[in-house]
Amino acid sequence: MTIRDVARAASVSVATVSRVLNGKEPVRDDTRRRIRAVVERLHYSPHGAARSLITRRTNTLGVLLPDVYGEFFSEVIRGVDSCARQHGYHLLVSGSHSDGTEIEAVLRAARGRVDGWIVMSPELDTRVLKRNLTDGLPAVLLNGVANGDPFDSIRVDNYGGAFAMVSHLISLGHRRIAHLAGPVGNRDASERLRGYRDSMRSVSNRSSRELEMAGDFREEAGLAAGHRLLTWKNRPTAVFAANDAMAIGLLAAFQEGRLRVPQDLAVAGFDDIPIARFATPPLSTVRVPIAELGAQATRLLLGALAGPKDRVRSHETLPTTLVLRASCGAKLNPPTTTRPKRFAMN
Amino acid sequence: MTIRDVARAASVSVATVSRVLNGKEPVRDDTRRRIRAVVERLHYSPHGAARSLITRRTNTLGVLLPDVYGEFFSEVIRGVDSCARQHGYHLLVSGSHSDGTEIEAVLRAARGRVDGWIVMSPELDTRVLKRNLTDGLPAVLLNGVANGDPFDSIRVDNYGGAFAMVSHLISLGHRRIAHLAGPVGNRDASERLRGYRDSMRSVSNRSSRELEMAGDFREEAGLAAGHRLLTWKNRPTAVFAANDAMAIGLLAAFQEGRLRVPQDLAVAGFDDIPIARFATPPLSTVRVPIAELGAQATRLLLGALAGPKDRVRSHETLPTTLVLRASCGAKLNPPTTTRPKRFAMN
DNA sequence: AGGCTCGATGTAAACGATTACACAAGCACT
DNA sequence: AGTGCTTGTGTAATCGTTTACATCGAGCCT
Repeated sequence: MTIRDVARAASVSVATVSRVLNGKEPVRDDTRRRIRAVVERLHYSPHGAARSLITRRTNTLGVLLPDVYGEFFSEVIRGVDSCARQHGYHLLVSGSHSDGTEIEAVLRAARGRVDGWIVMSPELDTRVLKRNLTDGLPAVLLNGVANGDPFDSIRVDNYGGAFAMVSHLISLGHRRIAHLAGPVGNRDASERLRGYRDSMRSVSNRSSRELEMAGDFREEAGLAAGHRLLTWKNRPTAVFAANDAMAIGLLAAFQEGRLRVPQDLAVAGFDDIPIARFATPPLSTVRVPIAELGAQATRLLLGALAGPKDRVRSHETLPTTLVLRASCGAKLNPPTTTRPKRFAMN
Repeated sequence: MTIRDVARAASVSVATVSRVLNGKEPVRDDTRRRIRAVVERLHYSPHGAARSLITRRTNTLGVLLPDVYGEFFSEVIRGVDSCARQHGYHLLVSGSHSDGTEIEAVLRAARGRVDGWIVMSPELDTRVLKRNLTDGLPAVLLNGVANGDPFDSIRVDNYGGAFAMVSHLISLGHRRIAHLAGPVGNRDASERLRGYRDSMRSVSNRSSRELEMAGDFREEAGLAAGHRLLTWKNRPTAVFAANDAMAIGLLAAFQEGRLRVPQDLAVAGFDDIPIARFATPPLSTVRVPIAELGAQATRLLLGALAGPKDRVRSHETLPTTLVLRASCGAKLNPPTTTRPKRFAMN
């Protein structure tokens, strides 16, 4: 079932069929209708690979994730997916990579299969990325690259959000505030850590290092950290986790340990994943527009595909919003949005 | 940068380069090494579309989801992704469809882009599916099709799991057990409902219909149902939600309403999404091997791709496991696995 | 030596679309 | 009538691979 079969059935040439399929002028109205009818009758649909080969476009975007785990990533994919489909693009998704070599393999194997990449890999070196981007494919980086790099990028105001949350805890009277950090080497995590430190420093000269705990963004890390916290002699009055998954792990540990949240210990997270408001108690957190992050990255990439090759790279930073629920013990104020210093939205 | 460039640089013909690239005999060892070196030096990687066009294989599997929302779907994708990559396949993911027409469009637009489909669309009519599967592409259905259909399928023992959970609640002494149902028309949901009803009937002749509440698998539905429950004059002593997301919504509502779980009201869910064990209190639920479900579907599809076209369809049903945590108030027993009557694993 | 087989390599025809270019017919204008 | 322009359609080259088939030595057997 090829375009040739359609042409024969409609008694025209393949060129005319192709023109109709792609909505191109000039074709007489009745010819157009006749061909449309045949296409419908034969259930014909053009062969993607053949089309890509000649047009050098695949209408597919590649999405590279460190792992597909937890609500954060599914939200990102959701944002990317809906925006991509709106513009007639497919999605080639690749997650759960064991190591860097595998990522390289995936990037290269996709030559002739994608028009561009959305890359979310906080640990990925940009040189590795550039080296494996065949044919100068455009790429948009999600959270994790410096401005000097030759890629569009979009990120979240991690620093501002963390700073605002810790400052809020301080304004509630907390002074011993622990931080459950994300994985070392992860840029989001280190920015959040920086926000925590700066906010702590603003109220006391003493180093807060002994209040920092190691984590890895997973619930288990929160649970483990919570258990450790229960044994501390001089317990903090609040814990700020670098993401919601770990905060939820903390809540589970404190529940086990019969510690009341927020009365005995306040808890706050980061991301505002959909489940956060259903935690017990509902989790105070820093809202990241996760799906919007994915959608915006997609828009950026589509722009890069449409525009000239040498246009300037854009680096956007999305604002975060403080979301106060019961877990931090605040009176429930209207949410306040923090904006990064240099912020440009479209 | 084509195979021709490589051939020229290595002073051989394109045929030989192709043979080396695909590991085919016969090629002399030194020629092979020489070509490998050139490929490496030029950073060459074959063009996917060109390759697909001639080989009629894309090395890509399509994944069709009703929506990419929540942990359930991200887990499914995780299972599919890891299994697919292990076998050298890419993934074309498509979720969040507004209506049936859009699904049809996606299926047809993917001609020449995928070798087969993994379809998870409990509402999708199989005739629609068959009509849009061009070139007789194989498809594996996840949860949602009768055995007569001309597709491989894999599902979960929804009925057995629900029956076991409700029976367990009954064994704990509960008699008024409410059920928060999933969306009408969803096959998983209706099987779970059936399990609930049959188990209830086993202990009393009275209809349990007045204890059934409408839901849609989302957290919000659980929250709303929980609020409604708080106002009932003759409150049930336990609630069995058709999935974990809604159960978590219930927990949030009861927390707000100062109802203690499980003392005042026991709660149980279905799925055992990763976050379930971190709920407060940890959620008793029916474990579904979600990632395994995706992986198994992938294996089935890969088998269909390898085997002859007319082989018999396989219909697998994965067992579920009762997972007892604090939310249902049981003594924490070792988990017991329920198997469907006719169960064939591999 | 001649004929055979076998292993290594090259040549060229696919695959199924798009599109530059050629062509034909119709029309207006000189 | 001849010229030029517009409109609709067809022919054939092209994209970058794979692979059937042809070719060409070298080694072996008789």
